[in-house]
Amino acid sequence: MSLKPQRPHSIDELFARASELAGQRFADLAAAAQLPIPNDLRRDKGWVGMLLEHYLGATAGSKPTQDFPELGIELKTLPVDANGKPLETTFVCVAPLTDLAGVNWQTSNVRNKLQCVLWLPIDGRREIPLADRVVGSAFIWQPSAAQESMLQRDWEEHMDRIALGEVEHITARQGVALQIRPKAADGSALTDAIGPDGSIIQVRPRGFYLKTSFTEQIIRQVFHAV
DNA sequence: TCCTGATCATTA
DNA sequence: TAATGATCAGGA
Repeated sequence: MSLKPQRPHSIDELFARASELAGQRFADLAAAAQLPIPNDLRRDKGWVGMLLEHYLGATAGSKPTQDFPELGIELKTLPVDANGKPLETTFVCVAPLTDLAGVNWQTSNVRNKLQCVLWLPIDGRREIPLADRVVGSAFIWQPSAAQESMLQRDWEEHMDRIALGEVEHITARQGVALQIRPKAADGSALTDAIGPDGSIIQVRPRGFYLKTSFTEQIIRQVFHAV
């Protein structure tokens, strides 16, 4: 384990480094990084993701790009239960609500981020103290043709509604693999969106999320069991 | 019990 | 405000 992580220069190097994390306790990783470990994640929801990003040398910051642009790879932690089933949906990116002219699936942020993902399953069981939870086995995934068309269908359906000014009628129930839900600091956060009559309205910002049923299929496909 | 809608921390 | 990292928690 490197105490002073550097940016990986190849996918192999990144994958090897991620694989070394398997079985390691969050307490040990936090100690080596000299980071305080919270009692739970209620006030530190992104703590595990940030910790592992640190170890793998991902670029800090809030740019809407892949975590490793030069490798074309996005890093995602995936909290799972004792059976390896995902416990949470997976945030992908913010959903554009205005200026949709020329926006299409091929150039979308969703497709870009999901083209190649380094998944890092993590123990997400709340009944286990955070310090005692461990990292799982990393794997690299690229959507199959079937998975991508599923994502594309969902994405186009969501974007059609947004373009038609129906953003406020979008529910998390819509979409087979990809859903849209609020994504904000709190209820006071507002952003521009297209209204029913085509004018600009203020709404809660939205994000694209992968449903747990979809990430569960990915896990099954890789580990051949659940 | 599960899942949707709400929320938390941080940086720029 | 908007982007990143996500999980919480109560109602269906």
